[in-house]
Amino acid sequence: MDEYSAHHLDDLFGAMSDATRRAILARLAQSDARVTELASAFTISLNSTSKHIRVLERAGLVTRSVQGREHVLSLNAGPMAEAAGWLEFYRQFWTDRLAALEDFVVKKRHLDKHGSKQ
Amino acid sequence: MDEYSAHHLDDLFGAMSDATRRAILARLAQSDARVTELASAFTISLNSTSKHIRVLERAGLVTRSVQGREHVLSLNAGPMAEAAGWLEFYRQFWTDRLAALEDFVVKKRHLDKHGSKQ
DNA sequence: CGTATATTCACCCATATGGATGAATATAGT
DNA sequence: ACTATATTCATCCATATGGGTGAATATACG
Repeated sequence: MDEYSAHHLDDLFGAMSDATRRAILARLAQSDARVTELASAFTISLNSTSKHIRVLERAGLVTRSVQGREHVLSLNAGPMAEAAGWLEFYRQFWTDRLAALEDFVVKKRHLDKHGSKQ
Repeated sequence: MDEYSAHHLDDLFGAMSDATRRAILARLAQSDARVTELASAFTISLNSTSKHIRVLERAGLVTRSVQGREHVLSLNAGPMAEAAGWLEFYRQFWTDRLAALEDFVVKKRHLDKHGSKQ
């Protein structure tokens, strides 16, 4: 079952468990950006942004290219494939559940039409 | 972009960011289990297990059915669909990256065959 | 009714997190 | 050299986390 490094998945899911960091990832999906650009976009301090970026780097989701005094951040979605792969195992469970729900709805509609009144 | 509740995704990704909790989910994918059964399977105390379960419940990944003095836990993978959906947006980025890597490998192989020595 | 079992509650502890501020470092521009 | 800009480092604070232990609660069993 655990073909992925547990520690890596810890960092990966942990990095994605914060709304600010998910917003940073969404922003970087549009284009690379500097730390200041990210900070101004999310109304949190520059230092907080810097910390979030470090968390994202540790998870491997963001890479940094230092160009002079500017640090350019890039999205690196690669590791997300591991998270998606881990989730994939469970897809059968939620699709089964949806299928069961659909059955229920169909059956209920049938009863509403042809079943006993109230 | 954020069609999912940010708070929900926080809890969801947060719940999946711990190896013990992922192991609990994997165990519950096989069959329902009681708290004690889960605790004995993972060599952590009953109370730690109880806490992990609460985290999983808060994320909606586990449901509890109290039967007498026993609490039977069940996997509820439904919310994972949201996490998977969130990740889906980024699939293009990691597949693009894999495609780029493949291009590079092919190009390199070509150079190794026909390019200048050294 | 008394006792064993299943689980949670109330704490305690060490560490991590998210946020802030002020100082330090590094680079660009003049 | 001086100054402005970009970013991190060092702290501090409140809160959360993961782990533990011992007591409390609830239910089953004899």
